[in-house]
Amino acid sequence: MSEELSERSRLILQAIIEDYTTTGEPVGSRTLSRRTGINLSPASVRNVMADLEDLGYLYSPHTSAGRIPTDKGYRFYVASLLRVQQLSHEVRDHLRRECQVPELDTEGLLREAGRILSATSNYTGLVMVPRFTSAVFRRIEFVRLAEQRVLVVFITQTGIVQHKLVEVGVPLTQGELDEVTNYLNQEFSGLSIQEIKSRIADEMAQEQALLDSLQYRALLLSSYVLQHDLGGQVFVEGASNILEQPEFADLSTMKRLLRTFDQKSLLVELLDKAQQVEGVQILIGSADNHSEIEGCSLVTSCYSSRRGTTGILGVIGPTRMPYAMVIPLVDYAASLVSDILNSESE
Amino acid sequence: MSEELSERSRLILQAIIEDYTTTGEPVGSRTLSRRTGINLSPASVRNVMADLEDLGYLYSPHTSAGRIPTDKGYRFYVASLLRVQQLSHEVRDHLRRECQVPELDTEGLLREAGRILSATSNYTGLVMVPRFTSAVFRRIEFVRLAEQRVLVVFITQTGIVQHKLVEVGVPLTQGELDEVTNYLNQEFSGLSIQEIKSRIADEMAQEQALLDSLQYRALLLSSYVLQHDLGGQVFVEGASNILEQPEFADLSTMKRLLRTFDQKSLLVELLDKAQQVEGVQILIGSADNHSEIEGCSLVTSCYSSRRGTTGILGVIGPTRMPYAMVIPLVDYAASLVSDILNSESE
DNA sequence: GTTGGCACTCTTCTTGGATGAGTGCTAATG
DNA sequence: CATTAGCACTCATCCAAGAAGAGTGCCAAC
Repeated sequence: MSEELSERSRLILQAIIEDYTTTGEPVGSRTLSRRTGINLSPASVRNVMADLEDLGYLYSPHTSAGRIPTDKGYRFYVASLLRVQQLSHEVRDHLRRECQVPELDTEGLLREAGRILSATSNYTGLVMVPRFTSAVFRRIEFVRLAEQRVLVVFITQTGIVQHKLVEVGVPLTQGELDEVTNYLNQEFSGLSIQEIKSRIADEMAQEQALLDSLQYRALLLSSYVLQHDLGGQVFVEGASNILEQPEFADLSTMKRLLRTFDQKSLLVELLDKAQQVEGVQILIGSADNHSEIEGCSLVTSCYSSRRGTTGILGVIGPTRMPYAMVIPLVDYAASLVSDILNSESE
Repeated sequence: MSEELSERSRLILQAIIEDYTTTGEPVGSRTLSRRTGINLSPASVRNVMADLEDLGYLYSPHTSAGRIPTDKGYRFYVASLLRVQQLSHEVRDHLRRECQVPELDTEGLLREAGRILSATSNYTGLVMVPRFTSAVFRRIEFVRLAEQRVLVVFITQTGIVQHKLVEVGVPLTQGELDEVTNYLNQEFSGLSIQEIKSRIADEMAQEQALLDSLQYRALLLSSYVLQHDLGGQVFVEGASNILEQPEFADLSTMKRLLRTFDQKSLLVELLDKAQQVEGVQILIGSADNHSEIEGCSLVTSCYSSRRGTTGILGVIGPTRMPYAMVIPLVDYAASLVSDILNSESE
């Protein structure tokens, strides 16, 4: 099967996808042949369409309907046919202004970015908080809640605050915890979590002699805290937008999607996978067997601070999506967030 | 208009509501007269139903359909007819076990409570984080992110962590911030936010002479932080559950509801209002002109820690709701959360 | 006061035909 | 040999009309 498409086939595939993207209706040969840029009779168009269908780029929902692009068709389109538009300066400025609210802390910024993605695209915005393994440590704080329960508050260089409850084996006073706090902040501030982990392992080996020492306790506590990967929450903004999509009009599809948004675990999985790629990443259809998001596509891009902390944000919507608009939007949003993260913390 | 209903009317209204609650279909006179407990012919039942309709407790969607309770009907039912069931011991134990995960911090506990409410009721769970005005202060922390940007982390006695970015007028070093931190923690720990606010006002008046002193700076910063009411976020769990409700089957209703859940501001308003009442509070229909949640009811109850911090949790679902089940569920969930909050912190 | 009977209303479901969009195939055309 | 006009065929969609069924309101009888 030669995957080399003739110039004409490419032209027609592109036309079909662009038409379908705007109308949402199956595209017929008649409509296409009327289109400027294609000077062929409906019959000729039909021939090409039949070929494209054989190759798996198109399908028709039933005999007397037009053609609809398949996931494969979309993938080919995005990879080879799509011309990404530039975001206009007005839009860029507008987005920038919306993000640069000085009162917004990092979490607020990420949420806001999600809202903007959702509002601008009319789809659903997704933002994943950076995983802590990729983060740089700024400050830690231990607060004693009950005799053996300690609240650990953890702040990264980019200003993300996470907390966690720890059940400690020994009763500890707040005074002791304060000492631990000071020790850790002096010792580790500015290091990446990775570095800290290995430092802890080293030092614990050394300190083993003085099992009761402050340091040893501090190390024990922090190694305990760090063994669980914090971060990785996902903000879903504008979930209700997907209800506007005609392709999701039927109830069971809608339920499936919203349930997926509610649970978030699948989203985390997908985003984690997408995060391994640089630049804008486009996942079309349920490439693997993620039947939950059948009919959906995911356009994502990583954002990062200078120090290597990276998270990911993007848009999820129907596969029939104006990629030419959405891709630069996501791209710009990611760079915007990166910029602001870098300018905020020093 | 005599609002005193005869025994028979009450019986029939109750029967209609209970029937309608389980089936979701308009209830006809035939169905009712067959019901055990009502030994009347359909014709007699019809007479009573006509009376109840005149009084505004029922209405019929069209001539040849049965009757459906109005909001007023439901309110009367809940106020005068409803017998609340007890939650079985198994359910109670089950819920308690789900909440008592030792690793769960306070925020996690609240989220989990929402999830449980949603999963058990099959509606949507709502939990509002206690407003800080009702909270007791445990600890504050200032972290310098950039020259004039300070991240304030705020921890309440119940273990709720909130943070906020503050733009300070003067450049401050982390060392200075640490001093401020220590001062505030020593000075204010254990006081309620209300008390702190008035203390700050007092002390600032005294310190005014030494505008540059550490204390003055600390007070200035903290008064700035406290002027915005933190807390009050709402967790919405199981939003997709409302899609299962046949009364919300039509698309526009669904959109309206999910959009309301997305925005949350209306929910905050409603919950804030409900929080002023003790015990289980039941809001049926859009009592006021909240058309966004038309057809919905809200069953809420406050939870609180011993120290007076109070938040609110509950369930939102269609007005056609088995109140006899939902009310004790919400009630128990609130007391469960209160218990755990009290047992966790000392 | 209660009940059976009955005419009436209104929704819902089904059926069947008309319409129209779009296809695939074939034969004619440049 | 690619292109195109023509044509038979297939389906989905729409609409109207009729049948079925549920439930009501009212009246007269018990």
